[in-house]
Amino acid sequence: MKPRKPNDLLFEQVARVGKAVASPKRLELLDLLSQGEKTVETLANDASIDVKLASAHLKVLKEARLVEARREGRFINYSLSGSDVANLWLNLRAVAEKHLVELRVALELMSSAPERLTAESRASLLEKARLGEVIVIDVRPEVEYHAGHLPFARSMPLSEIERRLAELPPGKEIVAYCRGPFCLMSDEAVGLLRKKGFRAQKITDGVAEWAADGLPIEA
Amino acid sequence: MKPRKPNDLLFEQVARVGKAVASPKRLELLDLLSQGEKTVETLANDASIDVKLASAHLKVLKEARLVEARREGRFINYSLSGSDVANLWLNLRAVAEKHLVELRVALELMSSAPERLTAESRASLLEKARLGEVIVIDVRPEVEYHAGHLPFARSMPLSEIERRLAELPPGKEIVAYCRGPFCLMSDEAVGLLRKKGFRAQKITDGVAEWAADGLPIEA
DNA sequence: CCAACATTCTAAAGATGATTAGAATGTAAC
DNA sequence: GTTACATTCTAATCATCTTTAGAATGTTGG
Repeated sequence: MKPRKPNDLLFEQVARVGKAVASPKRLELLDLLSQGEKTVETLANDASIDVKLASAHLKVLKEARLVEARREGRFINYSLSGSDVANLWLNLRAVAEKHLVELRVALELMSSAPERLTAESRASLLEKARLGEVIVIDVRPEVEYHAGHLPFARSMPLSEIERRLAELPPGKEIVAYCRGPFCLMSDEAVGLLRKKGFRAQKITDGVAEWAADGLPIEA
Repeated sequence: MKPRKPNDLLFEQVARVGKAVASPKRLELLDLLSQGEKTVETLANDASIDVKLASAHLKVLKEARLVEARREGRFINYSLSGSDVANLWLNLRAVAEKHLVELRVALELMSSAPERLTAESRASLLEKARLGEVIVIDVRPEVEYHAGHLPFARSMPLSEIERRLAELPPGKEIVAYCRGPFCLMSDEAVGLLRKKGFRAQKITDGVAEWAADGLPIEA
């Protein structure tokens, strides 16, 4: 029952990576891990799954060498094995988005602001942020902000926005971002800010999309 | 039993693509299809599997929208849905090769000439081929050559080399290529040519690797 | 050393995937 | 229309993956 063709072995090895990305839960874990390293419990909470199940999926990802485990006291921190893994996730997502109508439809239904940034608009946003013409806020949990964030962005986690509205200059355009196009936190933030009378917008980029475009990430 | 988290839907759609690339046989089919469109029978032969099984795998790939079927008389021709699909395959392979030692070991055991081309050496090979300093031969079946080949390459299918040795200038360096790093035809060609007294070398690039680097493909 | 806790391992259930053989479909050539 | 042929569909079997619960592991802080 061993493979007969000599190069069967090779395809089997690549299929290890393929199998690792064949589960929606594991893709969600990869998406979360591209925000920075996280413990099993954090990952389980963020993905709304049982810790045991998260652990099992992480084991599969670890066996495919897509993630690495690092013990820190009682906790184990998982992280992506490299930026190429984050890019593989982006690549997979891009292919799915290009060819699967269902995904595009679901994305449009889900997000209030479906506009994506092109390379130029990324650069121009960066420039406007640098000049202070817009306020860029990172609405992810603060740990993720500290693991890496867009240049000139300030941390304003979704759960704290209502308490911290005073920090935002009233007239200025506010641009919110979160974990990427599959994350809804920036939509919620924009909805909340607009209700409070701010001019707010979202971008679908997260740090992974930003970095994959060659733009800088601050830590 | 419906998905509770709103973005579960999104990850599930991307996982459709993930599942499609989770099988070694399907990866081999994608590799073959990145050489150009092929019929089910050709694919089955090239991958050394039963036609019915090839058809079943192609169905999965088609449902994930990675390949397209085009009827032509009694035959059905399958092709990749786009160059992004070929690039996804290259991306997956690159991630596997970077992180899985087993794959690197298997590749080294398998190939006599494990050297890969960097961007510069690709350009310099192109230049040498243009100047006629080296003879580049495409040892794949002729149909694949006609579907697209490296610039300045001439078709010399592995099965015909022995009969057509007279076409090759004796003193000159010969560079053979085939379907890519997982294909052994260029290794065989080099072994054969050297035995006949030629100076022969292989490159691991195929047309997909060449094109992904932004270099031109002739058809 | 003991208790608390994060994580993994084991075992078992159901769900899904791979593979094969035989029947069915649809097109082309006569 | 009938025949030949490439491909797909159906059904059945076996293997693998997913998920859950309970037991086990390993580390920290007393």
